[in-house]
Amino acid sequence: MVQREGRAERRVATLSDVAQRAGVSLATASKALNGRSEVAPATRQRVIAAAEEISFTPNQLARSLVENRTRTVGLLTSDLEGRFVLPILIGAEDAFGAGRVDVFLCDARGDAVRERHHLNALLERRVDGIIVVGRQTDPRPSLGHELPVPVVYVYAPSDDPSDLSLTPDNRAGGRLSVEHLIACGRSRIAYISGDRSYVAARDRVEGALGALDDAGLELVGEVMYSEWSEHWGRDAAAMLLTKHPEIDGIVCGSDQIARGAIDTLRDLRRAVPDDVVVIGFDNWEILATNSRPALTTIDANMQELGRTAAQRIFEAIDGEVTEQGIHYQPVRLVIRGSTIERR
Amino acid sequence: MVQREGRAERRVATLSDVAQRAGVSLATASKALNGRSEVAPATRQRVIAAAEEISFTPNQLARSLVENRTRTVGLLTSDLEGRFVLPILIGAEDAFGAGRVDVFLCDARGDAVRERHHLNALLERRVDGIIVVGRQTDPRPSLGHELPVPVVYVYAPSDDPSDLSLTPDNRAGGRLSVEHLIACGRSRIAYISGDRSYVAARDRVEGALGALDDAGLELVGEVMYSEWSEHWGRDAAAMLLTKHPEIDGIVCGSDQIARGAIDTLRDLRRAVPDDVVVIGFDNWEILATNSRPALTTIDANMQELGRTAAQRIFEAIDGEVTEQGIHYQPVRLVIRGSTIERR
DNA sequence: CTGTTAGCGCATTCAC
DNA sequence: GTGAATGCGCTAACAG
Repeated sequence: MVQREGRAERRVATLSDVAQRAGVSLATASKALNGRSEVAPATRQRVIAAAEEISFTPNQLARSLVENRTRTVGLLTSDLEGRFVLPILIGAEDAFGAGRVDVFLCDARGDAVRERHHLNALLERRVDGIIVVGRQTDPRPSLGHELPVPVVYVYAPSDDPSDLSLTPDNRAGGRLSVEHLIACGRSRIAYISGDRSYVAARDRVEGALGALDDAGLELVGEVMYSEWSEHWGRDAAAMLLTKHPEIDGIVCGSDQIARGAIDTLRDLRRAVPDDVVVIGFDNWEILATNSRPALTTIDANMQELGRTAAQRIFEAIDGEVTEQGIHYQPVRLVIRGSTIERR
Repeated sequence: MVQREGRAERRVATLSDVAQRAGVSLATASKALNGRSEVAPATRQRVIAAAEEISFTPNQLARSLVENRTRTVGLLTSDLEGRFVLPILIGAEDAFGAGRVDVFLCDARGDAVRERHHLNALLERRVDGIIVVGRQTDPRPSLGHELPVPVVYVYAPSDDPSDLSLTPDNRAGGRLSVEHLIACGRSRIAYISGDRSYVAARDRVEGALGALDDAGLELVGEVMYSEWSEHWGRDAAAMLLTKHPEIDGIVCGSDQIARGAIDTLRDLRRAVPDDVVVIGFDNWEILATNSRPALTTIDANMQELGRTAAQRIFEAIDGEVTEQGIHYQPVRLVIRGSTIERR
């Protein structure tokens, strides 16, 4: 920073500088540095040395301009908290290869105007593809098909079936939860869900009820819907245990709810997992690992989602036929102390 | 995506296309679209219309190449969780103006090699500036002064005093905590800190002890150091109350610790805030708002930090004299139910 | 193997 | 007011 005073920037080295210094032509310098084969080893060495001496940093802008690709993708999100977007970003970076591809992260903050703005900015910067990340699994408006770059929707699927969307398989998650509780020897299972207006809430419930049905079991009481909060988890668990003291397992729609439920069980002196087992959803580490006992939960594999999204973007860039529709990605059971006694 | 099959991309409109369609020269089209004054109003209208008709999207790459600035900044982080980096990103976007400037987010994952990689990628993409975000307030290695762009370090300051660093004023935060407890009428105050190896832990303690001293009070017991976890908060609180049942206020080094402490107080049937008040640090919403009662805490104003960082980057770009050293930014007390009875 | 030439899309002189 | 020409830094034909 120090040397930038008064706009008197020292001009940054250019490929011509390298060529001149190595005593070759611009084209040769380019080939040498880009590892093209049509260059004599000795020449290449000279060029590389020259480049290093003046710490040449290739200008990707110029390169992108002529190659007509930027090795850059846009991540357009409305997930303020970053609970989903960050694992997805990491997965995408992984798939792209760190440093080879960079990611523009734009937060639309749930505002359609701002989203339009950012989308435009991304297009002006000629990103090679766009990953759209929502914060719920409810369908979101498509960006449309007029875009000159491939788009993949992650977590929140597009409402247009001809777009490609990747979203966690909440039904399978719900099913997995119940199957795990049954495997733990439970049969009097209740369900505390979140906000019924969320597709995620309903899907998870659906999966759970299906698994119960398959096992010839019935849910204890009704599915309890309200909000995605610890408070609701506490209140719901209290109501539940008053009305159905016989329950031995609680499936929760989220980790927050599960934490609340565990809290209440503790207050009521019901042992977890001996007396009642509890399972959450999301594997939100900060919540799941700090509860007493730690929370068994379902992980949506967001990082994997990001990786897959990146691959799909790549395929589309490379001109492969692009897939369509909503793809439900596998989720994963993470077992902790709330369903199995640790030793 | 649909129309991209087989690499047969419909060529995206260029400025020449616009010019041709409007029946003017390329130069005139450029001037018209960029709001330069040397253009007849009627001509400008025609050009703008033409641009819209073919949905012209200016190529920022080309523009950046000639203007020698990209309106892009890099955000280089090692904060996996995004607890700090996201508010900072939002603040920066705010200051830059959404869409005008875009942000490359790179996650080095605490790995120096990967950081070097990403740094290089950012420089090749000719970002106008770089914001480096660490995940602790301990000093981190400087990126050096050889960089052709301004750099601002946020949260984790640079170990080089001639760099510009912005970090929250943890001392002031510690002081604020104690002053608030005293204002709540407490005088038998204990301190549960986190990991002593963190500068943040020590700074917060220092501020707290200073405030106690100024008030003529003494800490009850010793400052308790261990780890930044809810478990430690629970354990420490239990020890504390056994040894010093008279305490009426607990200052915690983080919200996690505070939640643990509140948990224990609840188990021990000590009322919060009536009997004992508790204050945390970080204002980590998910933790602070879901505890019973909700947590009074210190907010480090990360968003504000991001905004300031962006401004400093701007100033440096515009050639203003760049500041140096570590700047401690004000923090903010957020009062909730753990120190004051809600009605 | 190496060098010359021609753009990539745009902003900017400087004539007209 | 407008347009022809120049160049930003680089890659990709081509010709030697």
